[in-house]
Amino acid sequence: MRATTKIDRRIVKTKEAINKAFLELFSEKDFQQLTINDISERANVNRGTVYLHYTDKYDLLDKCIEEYLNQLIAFCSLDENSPGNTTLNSDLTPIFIYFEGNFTFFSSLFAHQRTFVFRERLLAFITLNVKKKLEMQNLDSKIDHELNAQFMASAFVGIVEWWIQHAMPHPPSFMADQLRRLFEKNDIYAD
Amino acid sequence: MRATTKIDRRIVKTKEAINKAFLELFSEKDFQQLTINDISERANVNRGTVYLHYTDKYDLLDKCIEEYLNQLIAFCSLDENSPGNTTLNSDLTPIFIYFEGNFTFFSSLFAHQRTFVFRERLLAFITLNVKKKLEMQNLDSKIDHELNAQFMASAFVGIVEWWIQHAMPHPPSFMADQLRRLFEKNDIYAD
DNA sequence: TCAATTATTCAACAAATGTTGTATAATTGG
DNA sequence: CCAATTATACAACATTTGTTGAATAATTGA
Repeated sequence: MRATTKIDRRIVKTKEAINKAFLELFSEKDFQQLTINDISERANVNRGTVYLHYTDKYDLLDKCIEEYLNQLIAFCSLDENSPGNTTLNSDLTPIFIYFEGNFTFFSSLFAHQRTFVFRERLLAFITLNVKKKLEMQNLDSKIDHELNAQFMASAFVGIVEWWIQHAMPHPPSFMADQLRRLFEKNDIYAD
Repeated sequence: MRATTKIDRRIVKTKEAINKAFLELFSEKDFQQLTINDISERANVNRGTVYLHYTDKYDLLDKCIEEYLNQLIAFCSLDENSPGNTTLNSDLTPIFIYFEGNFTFFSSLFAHQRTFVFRERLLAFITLNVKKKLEMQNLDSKIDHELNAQFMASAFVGIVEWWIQHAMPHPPSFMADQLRRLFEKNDIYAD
């Protein structure tokens, strides 16, 4: 039982070309004045072909972000053998290592103010994991579970954003350690 | 000594007209397919005039957000007599009341994924206030001051965003109380 | 291998964008 | 009030955008 029917090689080739061209241009010039024409020329495809796969350049960027974050989640998850499982590893260092390894893209991203998709996606992932921890501990608190999870996850994502926007002033290990301390203050322990 | 030289009445009139037209259209139809032409027509100004004041519709939206948040900060700050001071009132209820009062705009905002400016502006304001509190208490912590402030402020803004995005499921007083509890857990007390 | 499918190209299109130069009108400062 | 300034209107422009239809090429499945 194949999960997906074989994808036409032409599509794969074209998408890869467009993606590559876009990522190049994205780090080269301002996103604002980056036209579909630029991208199609660099990718050596017809301009119309780009519109065939993406609605506009924003859609293109969003799909790139999606892909990067899927990579991140795969990179930082336990249980490599059960791919559906997205449980965050208790050591948070890999998260920061991943962003460090893709610095060029992510720092460009923040320069271009197109961070909504990035936040939403990362936030959803972290929120899920924080909720799991909260439910496991199930402490009797006067603070709403949902709110608490949202609070901690937002804080987490905020720290990551701050770190990227400030050109990663601390090493990943330091960041992971600080985050662990902050989580422990809120009764969320690594294991 | 006047702080600003008198602003040409034509500019004020035009900007007000554009702003009003934009805000109307913003809640009526999708931002994506909202053209400068639509706006200029509704505002009864020449299309070129819009470009005279704003670079594009994104800039126009950003400036609206700025204005709303300036209002918020004025609304929620102590020391009305010293206008430069932007110290957050210890009771956080007004913040949620303000957003509740401008529900239409802010919920449209999140529907259009143009939240970068909103976050940045609100985050800066909250971070400033959290830092003040941290410095005042000056507790001996193994957690970096800057990181700690960023952590708490992001969490704060995240809660506000969550509340708006989820159509404000709790009353402002409840939200303010929950936030106070969460801050107290992190040794940040109202007064 | 071959027929069916479909991705891509190309050209042409209307619409929107952003800019520029000139004319006109309103406002301001003296 | 008047002269200087400047905001706006208007028209024209090149560019970008997003779409469409027909022709062509590549891929697939049998």
